[in-house]
Amino acid sequence: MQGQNISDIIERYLKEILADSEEIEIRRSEIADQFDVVPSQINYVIKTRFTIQNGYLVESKRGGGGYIRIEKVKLLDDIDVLDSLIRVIGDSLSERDAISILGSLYEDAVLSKREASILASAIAKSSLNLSDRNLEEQVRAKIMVGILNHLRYE
Amino acid sequence: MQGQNISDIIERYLKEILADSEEIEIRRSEIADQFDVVPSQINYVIKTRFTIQNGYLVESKRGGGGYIRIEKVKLLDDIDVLDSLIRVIGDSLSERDAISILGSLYEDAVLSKREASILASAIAKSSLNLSDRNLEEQVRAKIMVGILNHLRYE
DNA sequence: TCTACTTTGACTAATGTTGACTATTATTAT
DNA sequence: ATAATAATAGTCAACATTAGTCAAAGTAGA
Repeated sequence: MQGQNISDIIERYLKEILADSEEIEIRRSEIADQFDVVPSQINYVIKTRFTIQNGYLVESKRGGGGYIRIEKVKLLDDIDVLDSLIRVIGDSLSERDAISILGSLYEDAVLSKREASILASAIAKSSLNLSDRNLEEQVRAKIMVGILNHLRYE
Repeated sequence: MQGQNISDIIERYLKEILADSEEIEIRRSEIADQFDVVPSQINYVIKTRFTIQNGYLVESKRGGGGYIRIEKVKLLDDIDVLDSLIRVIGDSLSERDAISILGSLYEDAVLSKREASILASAIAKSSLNLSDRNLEEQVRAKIMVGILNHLRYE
């Protein structure tokens, strides 16, 4: 018996459209009006039901002609590996560990050699160049988690 | 379904012309008349969509016979272009500008679509997730310069 | 009752549009 | 030549139009 509250109903509505098309582009206020809720409820629905873990990418733009676009993406098989890497990284990552992760992603054919080397330059100590060591490792962890999350889908 | 606002439409119009020729020379008031907007809107379109980050150089002249000339350039082919890009980045880079740069590198065939999108997720606001906005943009600038330098010497 | 989930709205942020005013260059009149 | 005028483009700030964030209040199920 799920689907009683308005968030579930909006979710179902959007997912029905996404069953037929790869993506959907909405105007937040229109959907809010349509279901008679405040606009920020649409953000709530998206944040709780259209996550990358569920295979959805969301982009938006503010201002005149603004929109929210939800895209359905194909999740890949290596997700368990990615999840455990994300867990291991936590909130701090040294350059050495980062390079070893990139290396194993290459070994596993998740990344090409070139992709791994470009990413290595992106998270190198010499690029980040932050005076605070802890901060540097925190930032590197976040970048790496962002990359791993991206690798979940095609 | 993208491009509902008039700025996007003018952008698309100009870029269609630039797809065929290296550069385009316009009279500001003519384009403004053509799309029924005030002349300064053309400046807005140029300032937000024809930047060096997007791979365009713009020159203009006022007075009788005045014009605005937009030229398409490749970011990594010309050391002067790369230098001015790096100068414009300075020590702070917004996500929007970063995505523009990655998009330009893709158009120039320096990066594959996949490489560009992985890098986009590495420097995304949602990945970096730093509470301090200035710090976030500083970090992004450093990462991007690191990437550009790597690609230059590759 | 307790807890997690949902709903709401005030405030914030990003982007786009407009027009008054300014700056520059070319042309015309003196 | 020089000065006035015309013909361009540039800047900036006010206003308009969207979406995002956050936390308080409400609700439903164990």
